[in-house]
Amino acid sequence: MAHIRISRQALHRMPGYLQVLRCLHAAGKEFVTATDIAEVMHLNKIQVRKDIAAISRRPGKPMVGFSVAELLADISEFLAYENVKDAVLVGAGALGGALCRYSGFANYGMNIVAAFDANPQLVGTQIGGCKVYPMEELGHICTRLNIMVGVITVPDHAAQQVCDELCQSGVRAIWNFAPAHLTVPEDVILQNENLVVSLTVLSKRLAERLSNDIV
Amino acid sequence: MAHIRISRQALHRMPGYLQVLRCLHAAGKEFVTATDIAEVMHLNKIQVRKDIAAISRRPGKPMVGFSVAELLADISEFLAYENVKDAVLVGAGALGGALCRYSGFANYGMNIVAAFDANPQLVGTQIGGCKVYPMEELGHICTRLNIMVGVITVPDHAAQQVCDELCQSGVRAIWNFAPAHLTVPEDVILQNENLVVSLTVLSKRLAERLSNDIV
DNA sequence: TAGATTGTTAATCGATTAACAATC
DNA sequence: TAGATTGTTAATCGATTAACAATC
Repeated sequence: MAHIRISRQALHRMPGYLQVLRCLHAAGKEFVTATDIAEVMHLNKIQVRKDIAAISRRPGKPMVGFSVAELLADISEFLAYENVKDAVLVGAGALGGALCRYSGFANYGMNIVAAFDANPQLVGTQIGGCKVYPMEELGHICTRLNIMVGVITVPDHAAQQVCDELCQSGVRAIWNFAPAHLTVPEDVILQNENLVVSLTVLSKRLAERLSNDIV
Repeated sequence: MAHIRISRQALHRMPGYLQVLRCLHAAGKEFVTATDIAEVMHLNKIQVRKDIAAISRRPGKPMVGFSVAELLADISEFLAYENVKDAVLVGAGALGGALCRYSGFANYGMNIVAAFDANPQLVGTQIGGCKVYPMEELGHICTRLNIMVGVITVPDHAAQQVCDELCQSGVRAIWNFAPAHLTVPEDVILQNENLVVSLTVLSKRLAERLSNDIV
């Protein structure tokens, strides 16, 4: 399959396609058209067609569509979820705890194997499948387990320091939930997840809608 | 201020500007240039200049930049966080619980006032500032409190039904954390928050990076 | 066959980046 | 003054949508 290039936005749509295909597969559907998928996901059908064309290895059949099972396999292979990477999480608070408890990430290429926290009360406890370790052990555990991914769920004022420690411990990618603008070395991938951005968009759209109602 | 039109992507950057400006303000900085902000956020400086020009009410001064306090006020006003809306949350599991416990959303226009869950063991408990109610009370509580926003943190198979119930209860916007493609009436805003999308992007970027290492 | 559906090329749309005159 | 910075217009880039021949 080598290196297929798709747009950033197309990549963002892929997990959605996968989810729809899994539903159809579970429901016993054998074939699906781009139009069907577009309807379920509220997308433009030409866009779906083009996205699928970019990553599918076997062409669809006119009048029939795509084999659900084959398309499922093609997208899965493209997204390479099979190579599950072990990850550590720093900050075992409410959000961090929820992520530790959620086992579903393993289906998407990530497995949280240990948590760290500065709070001595949390150290030694078990959250979901993760034991909570003191911060001092971060470096040696990451090195020993050859950890590739670090998840940051600490308050924003502590985020950069935690980030630095993770990078020094050999982590190659960081999933950051703190609303802070982190700086990482060139060879480390930084993926920000900011709930506030999403909430802001919602809030703004709602405000516009409500002000239109009055008029 | 009326209706300023900015691009979808520019809106996504706004909470970041706000966060940086709050930091600078707390640090006692009086003025800031677009270039400064761009550096902290790892953005193009022309882009920052244009974004600011779109929403700021007072022009910046050449050679000086913008007043931190004034720019802060302009962005806050644009994002209209002041009109905090009460929200309910359905699904008081690990993620739902974390959202209930997080009080910071009030700074971003939303306040979760009640939680609902189908699990009788959770009903009656208190999570963060929220009491957990049985699903049967959803309609009458939403109506009574004139709730505008519903947060969905239930498993995906239950999401559409919960969504329907929220819409019937008069909610005008839905913040959906379930990895499902919901259908809402035309007059309801749907904002999806899908952690799996973010994780997929991270996983894909990391996989590419690692395969390059080998070569 | 007729017509829905595919894959692909061309046209449109939107967002980013570059260029530059105006300003302090 | 000289030069950094602003606001804005023009050029580039990328993504979406439209158009259409090929197919079953």
